Amino acid sequence: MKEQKKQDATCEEELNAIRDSLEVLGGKWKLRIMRHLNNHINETNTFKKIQRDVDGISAKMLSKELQDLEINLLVSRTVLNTKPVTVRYDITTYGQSVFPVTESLVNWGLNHRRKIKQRG
Amino acid sequence: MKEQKKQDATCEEELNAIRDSLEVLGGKWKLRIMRHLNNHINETNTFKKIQRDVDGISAKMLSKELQDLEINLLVSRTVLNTKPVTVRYDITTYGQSVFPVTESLVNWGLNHRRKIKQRG
DNA sequence: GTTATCGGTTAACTACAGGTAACTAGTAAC
DNA sequence: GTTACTAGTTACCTGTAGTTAACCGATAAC
Repeated sequence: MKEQKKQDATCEEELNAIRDSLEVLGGKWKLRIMRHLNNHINETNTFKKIQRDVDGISAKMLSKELQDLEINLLVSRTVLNTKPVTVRYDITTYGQSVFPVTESLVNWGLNHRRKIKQRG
Repeated sequence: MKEQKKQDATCEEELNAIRDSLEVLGGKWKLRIMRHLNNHINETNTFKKIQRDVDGISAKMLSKELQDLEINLLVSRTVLNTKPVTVRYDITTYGQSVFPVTESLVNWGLNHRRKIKQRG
């Protein structure tokens, strides 16, 4: 019974950790934005440029998602001294640490699709 | 430009694969159910027993989630010849393949929580 | 016949993610 | 003064994930 409780406790902690991860990786846009920033890392990714490049995203969602990503230290925001003012967004080194995690999701997802297509 | 298109194409495939994975790992209950089945693999996990053990889940959600998991070959369903009828659910060997993936989510989430607490 | 168990289903509701469109403020070109 | 560009914000709407509670048919104990 004690072992049971301990197991459930770590289980709960692990589920919390997964919830934390999915807060970043989940949702429709966060990973798309991060991948785009990572694929265009040497460019000046302004708000408008990202909005043009990330297909279908609205200004509202882009604004909200970039704020979330910045709060989580995954993306940095730099106001540039231009006229009109432009803002540059960059993926952080820490932000790049999500990609090994997404890779395991990609691999499992690809394999799962094959598995299901074979109907088992 | 061609390289760009190719890159975006694989990017889209990978995002689809992630979406597929998150269809299984996401949501409030699927992972809890799978972990419970895995932690009690030698027991007869009937519908009611799972509902009692997985804290807070309703019959409706449990029924729906178990159906989803069965369709995805992650859980097997066996009707037992008892009176009244009981149904036994087991995690499949294939179902156990999600745990390495969740482990990387757990590790990233735990590290992220530490990182954010330090305020960066 | 009443109560209890099993494995669910159904209907009505709520909360939140995300979409759409209009709008803001500041600056510059015409 | 009008138009256009920047980076957003605001209000309204919709679709879906999840909750709650009542209900179903089958079987058995009392």
